Amino acid sequence: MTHDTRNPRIYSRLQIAAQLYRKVADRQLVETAGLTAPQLGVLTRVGAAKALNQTSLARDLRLNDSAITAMVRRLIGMGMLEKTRSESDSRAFVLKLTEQGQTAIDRAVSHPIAINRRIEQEFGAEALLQFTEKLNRIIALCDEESMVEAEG
Amino acid sequence: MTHDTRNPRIYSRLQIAAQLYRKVADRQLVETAGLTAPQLGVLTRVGAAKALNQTSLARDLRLNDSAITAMVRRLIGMGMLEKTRSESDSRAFVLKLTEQGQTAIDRAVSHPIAINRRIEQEFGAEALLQFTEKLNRIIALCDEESMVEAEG
DNA sequence: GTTGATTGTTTCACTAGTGAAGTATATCGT
DNA sequence: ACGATATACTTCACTAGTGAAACAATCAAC
Repeated sequence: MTHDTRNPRIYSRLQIAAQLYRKVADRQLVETAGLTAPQLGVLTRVGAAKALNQTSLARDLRLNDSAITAMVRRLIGMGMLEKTRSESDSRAFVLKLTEQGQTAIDRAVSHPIAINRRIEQEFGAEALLQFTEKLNRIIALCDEESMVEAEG
Repeated sequence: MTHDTRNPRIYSRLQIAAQLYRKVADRQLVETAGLTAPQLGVLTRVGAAKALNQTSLARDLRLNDSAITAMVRRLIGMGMLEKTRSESDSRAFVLKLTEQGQTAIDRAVSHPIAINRRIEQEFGAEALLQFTEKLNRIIALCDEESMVEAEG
């Protein structure tokens, strides 16, 4: 019976964990800050940078340019973000938080989400570190694998 | 500087790892079996069960019913799956693989994907087990958290 | 044996991502 | 100064998921 349950296990567990975590985090974040987790991710990066364009944001978050286009459109629609042409490069935009965007971040920061606290607690600092280390290894392996495909 | 980088780390690393892993797995699977990873997941479950309806499939895969509706529609469109009314319960459908669906699975099984082999190798059996254990813990914590929300 | 709840499925409107193709602006090399 | 190339961004068509609302068939209770 060693035949079937090889790697599907890790792949599918990873997908399920990621999806579920996001679902719960979304619900709790929407409650406290009026934002989903990916949206908060974007706003946080924008808030942390002095002047950010969409391409850098995409690289930061390891997303597609077109994912950013859509995300930014939504966040602007929600009144959380502003977008003005860059003065130094008129292809690019400069992203900035609106006041509403800033207060949403503030709410999220001052109101840490239950699921995060819970995972922190249960894992403990060391295990958490070890775990993210392994996630990073997976990310690195996927990157290598992409390289191989692209070239070889 | 200990303030900001608390849990975002684990959350976002998990999302990135899951997304990337899926992207690479999809590319390799499409190459060898003409299927994406989620599609193979569905076919595999259907193939393993004697008679499966969509609701059970949804529970198996921990997905929404409506996600299954869409998945099944796509797979039927691809000629991989068949759907007939259950004789015992005329609300339900019975899902079955077509020949094409079976051969797609066979190709996937006989052609293990590079990214999976790679992760297996790098991690080793023990670390792999430990890692999926932690994923399971996260899943369990998210489930508990959902319960709390629903009731409390 | 109706009546009411539960179950199986679908539809709809949404978020979030990919990839390919297109447009506009910048930047280089000569 | 020009043409080729690269960069910033958008659009489109797609997969994959959520959640809420609907509908039909089944099941329990009375």
